[in-house]
This record gives sequence, C-alpha cells and structure tokens, in this order.
Amino acid sequence: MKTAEKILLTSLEMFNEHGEANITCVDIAIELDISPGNLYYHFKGKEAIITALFDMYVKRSSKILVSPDSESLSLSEFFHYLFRLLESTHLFQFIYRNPNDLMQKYPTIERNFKRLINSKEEAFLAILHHFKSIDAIAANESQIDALAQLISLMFTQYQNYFLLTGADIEQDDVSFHCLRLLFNVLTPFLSIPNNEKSAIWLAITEQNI
Amino acid sequence: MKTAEKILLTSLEMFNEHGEANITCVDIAIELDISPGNLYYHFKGKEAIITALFDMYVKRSSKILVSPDSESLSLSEFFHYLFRLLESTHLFQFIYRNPNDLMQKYPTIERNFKRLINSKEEAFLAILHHFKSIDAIAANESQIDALAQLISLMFTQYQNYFLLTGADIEQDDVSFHCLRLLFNVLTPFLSIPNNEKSAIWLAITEQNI
DNA sequence: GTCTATATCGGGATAGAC
DNA sequence: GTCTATCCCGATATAGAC
Repeated sequence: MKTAEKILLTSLEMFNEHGEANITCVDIAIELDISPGNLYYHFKGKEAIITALFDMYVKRSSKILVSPDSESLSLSEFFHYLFRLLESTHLFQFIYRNPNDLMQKYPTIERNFKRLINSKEEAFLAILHHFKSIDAIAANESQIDALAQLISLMFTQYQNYFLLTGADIEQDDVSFHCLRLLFNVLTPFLSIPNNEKSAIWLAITEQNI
Repeated sequence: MKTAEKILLTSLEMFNEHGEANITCVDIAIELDISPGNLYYHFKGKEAIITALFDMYVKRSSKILVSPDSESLSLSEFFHYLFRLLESTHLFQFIYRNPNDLMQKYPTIERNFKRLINSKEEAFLAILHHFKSIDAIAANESQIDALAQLISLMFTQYQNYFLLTGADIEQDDVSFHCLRLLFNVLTPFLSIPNNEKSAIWLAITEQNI
C-alpha cells in the first residue's frame, strides 16, 4: 500500500476515534511511524487530508442515496436503505462529530456537505410521499415533513448522542440502535397489521446480526 | 455590574454565538474592553469561566426538571414543560455544540452533565409511563423507550441540526421548531380525538408567539 | 482592580540534506 | 520519498508596575 493511501486510512481511523480537532499531523505521523515532513510531502496539510476523506465520503454516500427506485420500494427495503446510509456515515463519523466547526475550519467542504444533507432530506421526503400515495403510511403533510426532518436529524446526530450517554453499545451496533429507534417511532404511522410490522423488524435484524 | 459578572455574561454570549472552541480569553477581554491580565485576575482561565457557566446551567435546569407533578400532568402541560426545558438549554447552547469534546477538555463537568442527561431521559420515561397508565397514549414498552430516547436526543442535538441545515429560523424560534417536530411525531401515539390534538397545539403556539 | 509586557507551549508548516 | 531541524503563530498563563 502506498504511503499516501496509508495516511488517508490511518487519519480516518484516528479522526473517527478521537475527533478531528484532537488529532494533529504529528499524531498521524507517529502512528504511521513516519516523519511529519514526510507526511507533508504527500499532503500539503491537514486540510488536504480532510478534503480527500470528505470527497471519498460524498462519492460513497451519493451512490447509495440515489439507488432506490422509489416507485417500487417496499417498507422493508426502505429500512434496509436507511441502514446502508447509516453505515456509510458511520464509516466517516468524524465528519458528524462537529460539522459546524468542521465547515467553518475547512470552508471547501461546506457546499457539498450542505447539499448532501439536503439531498438526503429530500430523498426521505419523496419516499415518504410515495408510501403515502400507496397508503402504506397514514400521515398528514406536517407529519410527513416532521418525519423526513426527524430521520435526517437522527442521521446527522445520533452517534454524538450515543457517545454522550455512554450507553454500552458496541461501535458496530450504533447504526442498528439508531434504526431501531426510528422503527419504533415510525411504527404507528404504518398502515399495515401488527404481525407485518414485526415481520419487517425481523427481516432487518436478520440481515444485520 | 461587577467585572466578574460581566465576564460571565459576555463569555456566555460569545460561546453561544461562535462556539467555545472558537473563542479565546483574549477575544473575551477585547469584547469587554479590558486587558487579558485583568480577566485572569477574576478567573484563573477559560476553564474557570466554563465551569462557572456550567454550574449556572445545571442549577437552572435542575429546578425546571423536577418541577412537574407527574401524577396530575396533562398532555398540554407536558409540552409546556418540554418547552421550558428546551429554552433553558437554548440559553446555554454552547454546551451542546460539542459536548463530547467539551467534557474531554474540562473533565470537571463530565459527571454532572451525564447525570443531567440521564435525569432528563428518566423524567421523560416516567411521564410517558404515567400517560400510558391513564390511557392518554397508546404505546408498547419498546415504543415508550424509543420516545423517551428520542426526546432526550432531540434535546441535546436539535440545535446543531438547525445550525447545520441553515434553515432560516430565527434564533428564538429554534426551540419552538423542535417542539413542533416532537409534537408531530408524538401525535399518532396520543389516544385522544383529533380536535383535542389541534387544541393542544394551539395552546402551545399561543403561549409562545 | 487594572494595566503592560513577557514567558510558555503546542500545532502547523517549510527548507534542505540524504 | 523520507528524514531532521527549524520557524511561525496563536492561545494560555504569569509577573510586576500603576
């Protein structure tokens, strides 16, 4: 593996683990057992690393975001779609630890990040409207707006919350817990029998255990 | 007003506006038109200011937190209670911009903060159970857990989300928007007629406009 | 109580040898 | 490509005069 690549992967790990603000270029160099000067040869600085990682994230999640054919989406496919999105943000969680300060520090990423957040909320809104149109969910307009916003909010904020409460959740299970919370909140909106609701949840858990 | 007091108030304003990490002691001194040395005469450093502000916050919100007599609480009083809590966190929003890094930087506040968060979630849980026991809401155990967690999560994270999306919401209306989102999500759990639901929401809006 | 001046420290960044 | 040495700068903190 090339040094540049190693720098990116190690940075990502360290940023995710300790937060971007708490990791210096020297920290990364030490972890990789190379000199700071060498690191600066490959990337002009921390900003270059951050933007490279951010581009990786945007590419990855954009691909997932547009994937569902909303016209033929089932409820259980919807939750699976949410889960895949959650996982992709989890891989780059450092971005979500403090997005506001991050964007202020590296203004380059601001445009793309805000666009991504908005795309997600719009995608959720479109899907919810689709479900309403086929009577899979029962909700008025303000409720649908609220749900789309809620999902979007959970996506950007849930990991900080779990970090905060110090709930003894395995790192890898955080996305799953988030999805369960969303499922429980969405349940009463679903206009299907209770046993079908349980079936959906069972399908989700089986995929992810 | 004494200098020490002015330092606290100005710091609070600046931390809320720009984030604790982005405000230095010198910034505060300049804003107050005093010398950095003078500031250090009154507070040993940033940590002393932060902990003083944090203590103010904990005292204030603890008082609100224990106030409701959960046995005789009505639904509309419940939302009013949530609103008062939201407002008290909004006054000290800097704490919620990045609580994880804040606690790491100032470990003194960690215990009290985590305790406060947990108290809130427990209070919500108790109230929801109360409503369930008098059949005001229809929800199973996992749903009640999810709702308590959701409210707690919204409380700690909603302002960062609104900051992020850059929604053109007046600063003073952020708590209100958060409450509306919660109301819309909670609605289908309420086992009362639709016109009573609208009445509750009307009562809330009238109090806050 | 308040000021000026200064010491200290850590992160970001570069130059030049190998 | 990689290293060592070094510089710059901003934030924290203190000393001592007024």
